[in-house]
Amino acid sequence: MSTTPVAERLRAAGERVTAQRLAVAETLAISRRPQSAEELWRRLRARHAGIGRATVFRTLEALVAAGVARRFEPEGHASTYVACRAGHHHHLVCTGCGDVAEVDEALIRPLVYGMQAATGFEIDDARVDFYGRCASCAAKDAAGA
Amino acid sequence: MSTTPVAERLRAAGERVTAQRLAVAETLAISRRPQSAEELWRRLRARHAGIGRATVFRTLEALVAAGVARRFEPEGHASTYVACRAGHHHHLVCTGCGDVAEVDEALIRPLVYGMQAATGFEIDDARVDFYGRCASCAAKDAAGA
DNA sequence: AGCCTAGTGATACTCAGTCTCAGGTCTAAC
DNA sequence: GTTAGACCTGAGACTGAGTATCACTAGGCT
Repeated sequence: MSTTPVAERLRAAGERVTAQRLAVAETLAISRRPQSAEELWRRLRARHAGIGRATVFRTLEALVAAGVARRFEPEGHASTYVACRAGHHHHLVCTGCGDVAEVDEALIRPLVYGMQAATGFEIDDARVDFYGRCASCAAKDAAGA
Repeated sequence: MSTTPVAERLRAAGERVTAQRLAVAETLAISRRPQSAEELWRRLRARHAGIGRATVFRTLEALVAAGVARRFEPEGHASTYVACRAGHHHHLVCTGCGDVAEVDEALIRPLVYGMQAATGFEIDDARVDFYGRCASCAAKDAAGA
């Protein structure tokens, strides 16, 4: 029985731990950049010869459910995925280098409370994603311009 | 030359004003609920017999570009669209009745500034969408439960 | 009115994501 | 350790949203 952190988080979420799921999670974790399912599948086949395309899609679903990965829905493109720490949080995506920074839920919470008070909505879920240039890409832009 | 508000906003955005575009915008505006392109197309054909499917997709793109409509990317489903007031803002979607409330950009701005200060990112775009139950659906839930 | 560009309709196409099903594997119970 | 069964996997067919192409049409400027 595997005891990697990913394995534990899958088990905690009531998901089975399989070689394929660990491989997908590992491949996802190696790159900090969001990747599409198709992209991941191609990279996975190099090391896990027989892995199926449908398996990658299903596995990503399971990883998202277990909180191990997070899905992005870029406009007009396929969904992309990034590895996640445990805990609910949001993301800052650099449009330059593709790097992803995590934003703690605590920063968002006051906004959610304010919104609930202002509108009478009971908010269950917030999708708060920011897009911009990270400090180093912004510096490069400034130097280049 | 048409002088409806939608026509003016299209012209201001450098987009041509056509009967099809006005029809799509009007059909979108009638319902406050987000609708998929496919859904809109089926509704449009009732009144604008010959309108093409591709035209509806292209038109929605143009309306989004002109700020007349806004696109949502619900997880695992087709993009949906809602009519928008002028100006940049965010949305609160009721998962019960599908109603959409607009959230003013001004409410979000302090969060964006705080985030920029905390992370060094230069934030260009924020996608802030909240999902929950509107006041009346929440009341119904409470009564039913 | 006439020209040119952009938009339109029809349809074929692409491609992300899902479904199905036979076979394999994880997990819990014994 | 063995076993049973639920769940996972791989392969490939399928679905359906969205795009590309192309001949034709219509908006908008002169």
